[in-house]
Amino acid sequence: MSVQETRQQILRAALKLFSERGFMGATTREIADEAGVAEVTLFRHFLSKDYLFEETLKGYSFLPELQEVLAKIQGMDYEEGMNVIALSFFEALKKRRDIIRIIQSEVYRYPEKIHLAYHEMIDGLIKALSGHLRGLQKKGLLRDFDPYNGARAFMGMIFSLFNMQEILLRSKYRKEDENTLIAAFVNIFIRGTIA
Amino acid sequence: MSVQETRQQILRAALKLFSERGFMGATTREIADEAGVAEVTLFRHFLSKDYLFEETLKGYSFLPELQEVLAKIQGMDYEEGMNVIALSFFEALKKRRDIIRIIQSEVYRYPEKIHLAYHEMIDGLIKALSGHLRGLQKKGLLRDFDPYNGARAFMGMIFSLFNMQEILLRSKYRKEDENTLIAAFVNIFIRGTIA
DNA sequence: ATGTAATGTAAGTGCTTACTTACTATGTCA
DNA sequence: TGACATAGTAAGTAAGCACTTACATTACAT
Repeated sequence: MSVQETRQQILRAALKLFSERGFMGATTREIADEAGVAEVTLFRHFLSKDYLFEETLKGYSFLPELQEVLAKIQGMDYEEGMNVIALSFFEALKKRRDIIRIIQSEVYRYPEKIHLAYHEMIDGLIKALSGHLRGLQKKGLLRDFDPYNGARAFMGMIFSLFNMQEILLRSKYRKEDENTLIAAFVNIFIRGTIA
Repeated sequence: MSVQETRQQILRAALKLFSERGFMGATTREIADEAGVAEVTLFRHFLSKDYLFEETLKGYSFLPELQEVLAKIQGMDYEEGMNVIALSFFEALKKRRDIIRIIQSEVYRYPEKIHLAYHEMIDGLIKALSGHLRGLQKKGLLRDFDPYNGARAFMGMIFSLFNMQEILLRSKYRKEDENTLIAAFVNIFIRGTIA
């Protein structure tokens, strides 16, 4: 196993355990075990538990999915496009569940670093969605409203669903409910913003 | 200071420190100091730190505000009523910021207890708002949609705003923005659901 | 005034845990 | 083969922290 692989193993284990037990609740011993390395190896790769935590926060932007989705919705009508965006956003959130859980749980620990990680994830999305809505407005498809506020409303509905299902109540729900809810959200938003 | 007062002091201090530093980050020593009592007094009132935590979670339902608001919006038109509901909900969330922060941070600790506290806060609200929307539907004021989904959409937008501003980025925003956003959310929702 | 319930002071116990040190083992490349 | 980088084993250190114990103090009710 190369140095980089070992490092990644440790980061993966840290992500998992920090998310399951919180920063203080996860011991360096457990993280090392989970990663399949000796505890001392962890400390050879990362100066301290704090430093390991900071490294764990890096590199979770939504950019890959974002670009993919923006391409995909070209040529779709408004409702269809927003549906795709909603579902992709929801899936992207799920994929990053562990890191989001950590962000929400440990805000008080390193406010700046956490804020950074948060903005890194979200800002681009809001901007992109606002831009998309603004474009549709210019085409006369949407009524007059602030696209930034619209984007916040749209993402807020979906984020709350994610937060309730995946962060607070892991598992106590059915997939069908989830899709029904998202469809309903999109429907309300469409009707609320169409020209 | 009576026994009950001392107990309340400790609970208040615990709420504050658990929310600021997390369950494990807050020491019983600090909580006692914050409450202005000796550490041993804390343990005379609460068997253990765990037990203190559980007690801290109790009694934060939204019922008082809920009843107040339901009375207040009688006779208002749809948009006006929803505006009042949105603002009240947002204020109610802010008022419970500490406990909500704890709930979000410590879900993994006592899933059942946390879920209980969560449902105690939210379920009544969803039910009440659904009921309100259903009533308006029956009067023919709103189009046909599932009021439960509508309630989730509405509360989701506002909760996300709260979550972003008060939990993640405490303070880095202006009150005007907040009101503008809420008004925009309500507006989109109104137009998306009206007959 | 005195007994009782609540609190404080002070010291300590035992466990956990981040992090270290010293030495050994293994694999890779010259 | 041997030098070097990387990882493992094992033992330990020092600090923090929940919780306890023993005893002194205060306040209030009868």
